[in-house]
Amino acid sequence: MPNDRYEMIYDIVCQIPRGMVTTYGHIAEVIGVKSGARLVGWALNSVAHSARIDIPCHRVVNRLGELSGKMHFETPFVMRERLEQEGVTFVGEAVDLEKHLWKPVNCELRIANYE
DNA sequence: ACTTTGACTTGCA
DNA sequence: ATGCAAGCCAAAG
Repeated sequence: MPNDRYEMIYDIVCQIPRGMVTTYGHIAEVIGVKSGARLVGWALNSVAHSARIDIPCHRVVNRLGELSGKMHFETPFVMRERLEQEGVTFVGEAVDLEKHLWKPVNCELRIANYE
């Protein structure tokens, strides 16, 4: 079957708890394309263009915690403001990943890695 | 159909 | 520490 990577990406992003963030790389890893972080960005871009506000794409940051996609929002400020509203703390221009990094967990993947 | 680029990440120089 | 190149998938020109 064709890889519905976008569906998976959307699903994962929707699962990000409030006040948490994740990175493109982690999402990509969960959906199977370990080095396909770009694809995640593309998916979110499509989402943004399709007005899929259901998906909290503002909780997805790059591996440094920087809001790489902030400029793709209505305004470059709304992203950070939303995160701050949810209780996310920032260190300079980046999210405090030490406190708010959420690792997406695929059920099947969890079974595979289960010890 | 081929080339270029993009909200990324990693590695080597 | 900074900079360039490669790798990955999909979409647009």
